[in-house]
Amino acid sequence: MQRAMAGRGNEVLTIGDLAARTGLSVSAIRFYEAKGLVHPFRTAGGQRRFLRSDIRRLSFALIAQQLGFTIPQIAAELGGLPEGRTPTQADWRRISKGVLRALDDRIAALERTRGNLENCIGCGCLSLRRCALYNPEDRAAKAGPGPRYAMG
Amino acid sequence: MQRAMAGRGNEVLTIGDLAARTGLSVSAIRFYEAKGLVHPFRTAGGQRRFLRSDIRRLSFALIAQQLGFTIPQIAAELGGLPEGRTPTQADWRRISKGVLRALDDRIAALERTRGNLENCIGCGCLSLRRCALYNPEDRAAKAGPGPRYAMG
DNA sequence: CCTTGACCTCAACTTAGCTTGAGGTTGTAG
DNA sequence: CTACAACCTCAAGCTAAGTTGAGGTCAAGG
Repeated sequence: MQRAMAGRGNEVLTIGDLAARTGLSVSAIRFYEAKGLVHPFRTAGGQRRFLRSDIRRLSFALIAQQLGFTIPQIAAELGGLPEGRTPTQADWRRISKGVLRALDDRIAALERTRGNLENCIGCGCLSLRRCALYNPEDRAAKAGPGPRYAMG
Repeated sequence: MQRAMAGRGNEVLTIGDLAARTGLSVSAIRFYEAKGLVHPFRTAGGQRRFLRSDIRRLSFALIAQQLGFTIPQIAAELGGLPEGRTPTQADWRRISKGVLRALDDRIAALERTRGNLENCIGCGCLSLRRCALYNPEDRAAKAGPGPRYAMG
C-alpha cells in the first residue's frame, strides 16, 4: 500500500515526491513547469521525472516570489543555471545575487517606511510629507498629487 | 473652464480632488468605497463628497497594502477609527500599532531569510535547513516536507 | 440658461497565480 | 496479473485588486 518513494536514495523524483519535498501542491508544480521554472523529463509512459536539483530550483523560486519577483522574472533568473549538469555552488551564488540585492532593497525600504510612519504618527497626519497636510491652511495641496511617500 | 477645486480651503472634497491628493485613480477610490475603506456622503444629486480625513484613511490603506495587508484586513483596521468625528492623533496611533508590528515582523523575516540565504549559498544547497539536502545520502528526506524555512 | 467636464452606475474585462474537475493512463505492491 | 493510488491532459473556475466602457446625470463658469 505504501509505495516506496520513488527516488529514495535514487536519482529521480516523481511529481508527488517533489511536492512532498517542497511543500508545493502537485498542480502548482505542473503550473511551474508550464511557466518554465523546471524542465522534468518523461518516462516512456509520459510521467514526469525530476532531478533532486529541482528541489533547489523551486526553493529558490519560492524565496524570490516572496520578494516580489514574478514567475517570468524567476524563470529568467533560473535560466542562468546550467540545464545539463547539476548546478554548482558558483552557479547558485551567481543566480542569487539579484535576489540578495532585492532582499536588501526591500529591507531598506521597510525601514524607511517604519521611520516615516513613526514620525508621522507623532502628529497624527499620516501624510508622510513633513506633516504638511496637517496644517490648517492645507498649503501642501498646491504641491501636486499625494502620498506614496513612505514607500519609494 | 478651470473649475475651482471643490473644497479648496473648504471642508469637503470631490472624488477627483481626493484622487489628486492621494495619487489614486478615481476608479480605485470608488472600488475602495465599495470595500468599506471610506464612507463618503452624497450630494442631493448623488455625487460623493469626502472629508479631508479620508486622505489619511487612504494613505494609511496604501501603506498597509504595501505591507501585505489585504483590503478586508485594512477595512477592519480602519473600522477602529471614529466615523463621526475627525480622528485624533491618539486614534491614529492606536490604529497604527498593528501596522508597525507587521512592519517589524516583516523586517525580521526578511533578515532571517537573508541570513539563511547567505549561509546556504555558501554550500550551494538552498535547502535552508542546515544544508541537510546537500548531503549525499539525502537523509533530510525523512524529516518531512520541504522548504519554506526561509520565510517563516 | 447652457455647455461641458466631472461625476454616476453597472457589467464585463484584465493579470497573476494557481485550483478543480472530467475523463483517461501508468506503474508497482501484493 | 491485477487493483488502485498516483499520474496524465485540457478546459474551466477562482481570488484579489482594480480598469474599462457604455450610457446617462450633475453642477458651475460664462
